[in-house]
Amino acid sequence: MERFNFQVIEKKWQKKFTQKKLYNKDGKKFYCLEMFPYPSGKIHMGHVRNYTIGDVIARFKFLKGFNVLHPMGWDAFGLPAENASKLNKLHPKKWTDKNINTMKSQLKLLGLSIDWDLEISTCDEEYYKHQQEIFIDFYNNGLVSRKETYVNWDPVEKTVLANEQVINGRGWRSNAIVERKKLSQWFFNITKFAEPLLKDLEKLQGWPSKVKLMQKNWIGKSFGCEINFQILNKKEKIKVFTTRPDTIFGASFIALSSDHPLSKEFINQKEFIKFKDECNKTGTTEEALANADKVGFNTKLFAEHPFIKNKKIPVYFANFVLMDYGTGAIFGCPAHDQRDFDFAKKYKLDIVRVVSDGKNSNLDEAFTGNGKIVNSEFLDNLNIEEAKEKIIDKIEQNKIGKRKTLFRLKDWGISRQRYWGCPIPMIYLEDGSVEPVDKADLPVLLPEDIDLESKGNPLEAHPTWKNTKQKLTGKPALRETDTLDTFVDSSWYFLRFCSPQNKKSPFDEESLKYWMPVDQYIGGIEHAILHLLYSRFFTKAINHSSKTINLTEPFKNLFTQGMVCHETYRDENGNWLYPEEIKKTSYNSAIKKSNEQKVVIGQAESMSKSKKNTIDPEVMINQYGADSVRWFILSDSPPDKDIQWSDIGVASSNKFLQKIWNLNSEILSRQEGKIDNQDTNNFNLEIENLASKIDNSIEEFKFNVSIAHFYEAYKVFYKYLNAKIDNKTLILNITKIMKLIMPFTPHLANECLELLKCQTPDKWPEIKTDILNEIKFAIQVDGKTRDIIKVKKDLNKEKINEIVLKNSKAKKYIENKKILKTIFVKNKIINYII
RNA sequence: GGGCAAGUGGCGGAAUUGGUAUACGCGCUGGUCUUAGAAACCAGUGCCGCAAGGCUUAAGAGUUCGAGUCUCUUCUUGCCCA
Repeated sequence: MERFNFQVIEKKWQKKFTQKKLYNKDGKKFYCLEMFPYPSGKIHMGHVRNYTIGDVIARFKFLKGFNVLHPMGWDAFGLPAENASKLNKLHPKKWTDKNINTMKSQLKLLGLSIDWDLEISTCDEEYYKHQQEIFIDFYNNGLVSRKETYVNWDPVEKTVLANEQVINGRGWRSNAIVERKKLSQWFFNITKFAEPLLKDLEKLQGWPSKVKLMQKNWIGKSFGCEINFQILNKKEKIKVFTTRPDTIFGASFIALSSDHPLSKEFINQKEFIKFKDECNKTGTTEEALANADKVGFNTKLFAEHPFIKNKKIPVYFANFVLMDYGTGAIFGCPAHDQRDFDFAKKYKLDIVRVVSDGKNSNLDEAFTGNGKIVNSEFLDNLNIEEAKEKIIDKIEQNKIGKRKTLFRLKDWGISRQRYWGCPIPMIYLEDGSVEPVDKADLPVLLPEDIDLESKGNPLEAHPTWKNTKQKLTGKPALRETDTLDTFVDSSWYFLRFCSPQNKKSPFDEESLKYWMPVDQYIGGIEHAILHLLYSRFFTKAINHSSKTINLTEPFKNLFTQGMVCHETYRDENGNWLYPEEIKKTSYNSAIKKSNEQKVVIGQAESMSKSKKNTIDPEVMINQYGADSVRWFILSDSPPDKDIQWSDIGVASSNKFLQKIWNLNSEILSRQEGKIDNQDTNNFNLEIENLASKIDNSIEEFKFNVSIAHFYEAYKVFYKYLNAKIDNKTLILNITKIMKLIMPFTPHLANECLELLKCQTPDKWPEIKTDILNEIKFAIQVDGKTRDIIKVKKDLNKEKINEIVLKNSKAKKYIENKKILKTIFVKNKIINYII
């Protein structure tokens, strides 16, 4: 018998896959999209998992008659290209193109059903010119603004760092201590959509609740009020924001951000400058602020308590108050906020408890739980919610403040001091005014000649690029030299896929109306917040500014797959080792190949280059074939959980697929023998039953369960191969199985179906559910299972009872006993209570 | 510190959603074949027990005729936020 020669057969079918698309013109549309990759060099196992899951869905839907859009592209702008370019003296464009070519051919090796005619790349001017157009539309609709804010500044690289590029307060590349620096930046006004972004989460029935919760927390809607505190002996008031106005009677200080307008009065004091510098070194993340030592600067000013006569409250600047949140000022209630508590301890301020749970009154830390209001005059004995309402009413009556809803969500800063990104299409005139580039002049192209060696912003440093003219007047102007955050690129690519060749506009409305929303979006949980939130914002913002797409949410269903993990290995000196550098001597011990030294095996962790616990998908595909790699990555864990890569696992996947191939060959060459109707019937039923389970489990994304059923189906075939069944029945059933297995192992399935002379390889088989006529039935006595019998389906209680009393192991437990009650569940159990 | 998940054999995991716990795979044990190994195939494999039988889904309680599944308490792990 010929073995399954995957090298030849996979290549044969991959050629056909590139021509064959998943369109069924008469079918209902289905847009299947996986998060597109960053072209970093080669694909990794995470991609293999992501795109295999997507391919199963796309092929499954196609076979079921849907008209499937399954595109792929490249998230091609980004800093790594610039870094690589410095290292290899290769232009970012060339480096990126090279990687795209490599990765595209690797994806093709996986046998994915992608329509490559739709391929897009975000660094292509054909793509980013439309992005510039969208930017200008947003600008004209009041969704873009220019603001001064604090950023993480790397003083060595002379550039802004994203929060995730700050590690332990230092720049991830330079290792320099990151500073807070005030810069003028472009922003998308995502906060204008805070409310719909929050509210529409309810519409997203097909999203994991975990992701929705994360977005909800990120948007962070909170209710509270503003209160004006009068400064003693001064005209000015301090406006504070609080979500806990109920604790106003516990207020013992006011804390201001060091950037608060009031700081102007202190800016000449050496002590204050020193303090402010300290604050600026703290970084801007909420976590950094929470963990930092609480320090303050005493203004020696006092404010009047709005409800307690003659009570003076000291005013401090404090490092844990941010100008970006609320009003940049808070009142401190140490008894009921941990940061305030720490601060009060340090500066020996009053700690007055105003919420009590009736238990001990000593406070070692802030009490943030529920309770009754105490020590608060007219608020006493109310619960927290009631007190909030009452005090806000009072504040509004007294005209010293007002009710306010606040969002944690901040506007999206999109300026990056980088070369390899989409140029921001804005110009600066000599009179200081700013305006968008005329749309007719788009795209604003990146210059090809660029010096990436110099520090700072490369476009800024370019000798001529930034010089331009105002179109209307011909007056000299300067281009914006910052480029867009690459998250912008990925915030609308799913719209572009609907009409990627449209040269005139970002998308044509007809295609968009047909294909959107994405029916199934698949990607990593790491994008739960930013990418998905930005994409939702873009959809709403485009809808708002063009009013033509009538779409409020981009992704109808979302699936987040788990990570691919692998053991880690280190030598005796603690250096990480690649899996191919070691040899396993048993399941939990290994030696280094080069010197036979002992290797320390660490826990399975998410594959990463830094820990060298990576497996190269291409090596695996070459060794075992794409179908085996696909099969393994789907078989070992549920797709939404982490999976541990195992070489043995992929080898045994390969063995099983070989068996399937052998089975197909055996059926094709089988000698016909006697026929028995009972055998034929039983065989048909068993396969049909499994087919229905496979169909269901694919629909539910339980691919590991589908695969278990394929193993069972194989056993069924083997059991009946030598039974009295005609070849026609076997061929009919193996054809059915091959169609079902197609989404998982498309090469093997197509080849076998060809050999089986199947006329309809692109059609999902008809599957009858609930066809078994014999079932297993449990007999319980006092809730304990005493026997399991095989019976005809749908027998009634009396019939079952008869069988039990006649011949079952449970008989002896109920004989001569008084049966108090019988519980009967059709086709499941009977329970005798004695 | 808060929120959300989750905890099932030696391992990855399944369980029609309150009705046969441990499907399926890996590993392991024995056998067939082989000079030997590998591969392939056959049989076995939760724990205790010779057996009858008993016990078992992190631990403990509760609801129920019946709980891996529901409720409460505790412990552990992971993720997110702080």
